[in-house]
Amino acid sequence: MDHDVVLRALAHPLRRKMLEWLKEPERHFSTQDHPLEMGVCAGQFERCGLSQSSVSAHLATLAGADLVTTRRVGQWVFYKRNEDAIAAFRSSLSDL
Amino acid sequence: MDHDVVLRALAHPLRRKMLEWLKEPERHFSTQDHPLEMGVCAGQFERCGLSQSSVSAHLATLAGADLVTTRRVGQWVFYKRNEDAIAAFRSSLSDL
DNA sequence: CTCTCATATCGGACATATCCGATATATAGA
DNA sequence: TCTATATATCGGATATGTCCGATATGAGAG
Repeated sequence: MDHDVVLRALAHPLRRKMLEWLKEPERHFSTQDHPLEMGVCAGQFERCGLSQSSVSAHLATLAGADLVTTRRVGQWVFYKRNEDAIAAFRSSLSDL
Repeated sequence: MDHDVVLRALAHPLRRKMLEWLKEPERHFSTQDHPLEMGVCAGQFERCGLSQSSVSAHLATLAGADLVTTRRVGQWVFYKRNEDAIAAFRSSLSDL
């Protein structure tokens, strides 16, 4: 777990929002026509108003920090929070 | 407490190092000729190899995020960890 | 007031981050 | 194959971050 990468990933309000949305997919992504158990597909995040390419880059940053996991199913890529990594990061902040 | 400001402040390895050093002043700043109870004076941080102006800017970033407190005594400015703010930030990460 | 020392701020160079539209890649289906 | 859809990557514009040396500010000593 690379502290620097994680903290830089969190140092952007939208990326934190994305993580927050992923805590309650049924609340924030009810419009998705795939079952939410698979995760939330990338396109769903374009609601934030940014372009598709920007959204993709933000998701890549979160994935690069291991804060989310990705799973490709067909033409879609589904994102889920990586609760283990998030918990590990949180506990690593004990010695901040 | 502004999450964004705090996370951006932490998103630099040197600033995290500075906070870490301040956890054990007697261990890392034994060369200081002022009593460490007052805090660690800014000049002590130039050991990191950066210029005086860069060090000052990093300390200002930490202070701006309320992660450290400052206290001017004479010509010196002493820095201490703001344990309350740090704890508040840590606990706020519960809902990350 | 002047000199000195500690710290802060300024201006500019350079690196990184953020955003977009355009294009590439991957997969599915006709 | 050819086409359509979802996502990723590229190239470029602009913003922010980081660093430095130079200069300004603040405070004590003479």
